[in-house]
Amino acid sequence: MREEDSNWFSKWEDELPPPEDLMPLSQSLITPDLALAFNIPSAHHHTPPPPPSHPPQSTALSSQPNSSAEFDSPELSGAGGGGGGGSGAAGSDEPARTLKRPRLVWTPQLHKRFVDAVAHLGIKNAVPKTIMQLMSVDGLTRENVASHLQKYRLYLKRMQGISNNGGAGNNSPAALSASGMDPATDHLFASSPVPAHFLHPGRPNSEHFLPFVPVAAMQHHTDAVVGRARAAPPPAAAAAV
DNA sequence: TCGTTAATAT
DNA sequence: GATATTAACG
Repeated sequence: MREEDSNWFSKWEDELPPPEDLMPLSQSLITPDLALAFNIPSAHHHTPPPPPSHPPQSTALSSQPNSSAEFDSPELSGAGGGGGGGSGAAGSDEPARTLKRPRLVWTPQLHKRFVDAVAHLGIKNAVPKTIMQLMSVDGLTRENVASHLQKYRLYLKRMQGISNNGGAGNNSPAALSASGMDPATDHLFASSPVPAHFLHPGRPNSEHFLPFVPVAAMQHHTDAVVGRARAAPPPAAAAAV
C-alpha cells in the first residue's frame, strides 16, 4: 500500500537540499592522532568511540561551506601556515603518518566541503592534492580525497547520462542505471547540491538542463506501467546540438 | 611524484 | 551491497 513516487521529477531539485537534519554524526572526526596515539585499548575493532563531550551541534547549522573548523584539531592546521620549517627532528612522534587510521566516514558535511572545494578549483584543477589542501581538513589524506573523487566523478557522469539520453550510441552502463534513477541513488552525493558547471565541463554557458520529464501517456490506466522502473526509457526528442 | 583506474577489504 | 582502502598503471 504504498504509492511509489511518480512525480519525483516535480520536486527533485527542491528535495535535494536537506534543511538541517543530518548532523547527529560526530563520530570518527576525532583527531586520528589522538585516537591512534592514545589508541584506545580496544584491540581490534575499529569503532572509534565518540567522546562524551559533544560540542553544540544542533545550533545553527549554516550550510556555509567555509566557516566552521572541524571539531577539534588545533594542531596541524595544514593549510595556513604552516610552518614551518623544519620539522627535522621530530621530537614528538607523528603517528598519523605511519599508523593506519580507522576508516574515513564521509559525512554530508564533509562531502559538502569537498564539493565546495572542487567547485572553487574547477573541474580541471580538481585534483586530489589540491582539493585536500583546500579542504584543510586535518587527518584527510590525499588517498581519501582521491578515492572519494573517483566516486564523485562517476556520480557526475551518471547525471550527464540521464540528462541527455540518446538512444543511439548509448551503451553506457550508467545510462542503464540512470534509467532507474531514484532519489535514493547515492545517498551522500545527493545530499550536496552539485554546481551546475559540474555536469558539463567545457560548457560555461549551460542553460538549465531540460529533463525530459516523461509526461506522456501513463495518465490513467490502472494496469500497465508500474512495471518497476528500468522499463524502456522515454523517447528522447531528437534534439540536435 | 602525482593522478587515475581497477581490485580488494570492511 | 555499499563504501573506503589498497594496489597497479600512466
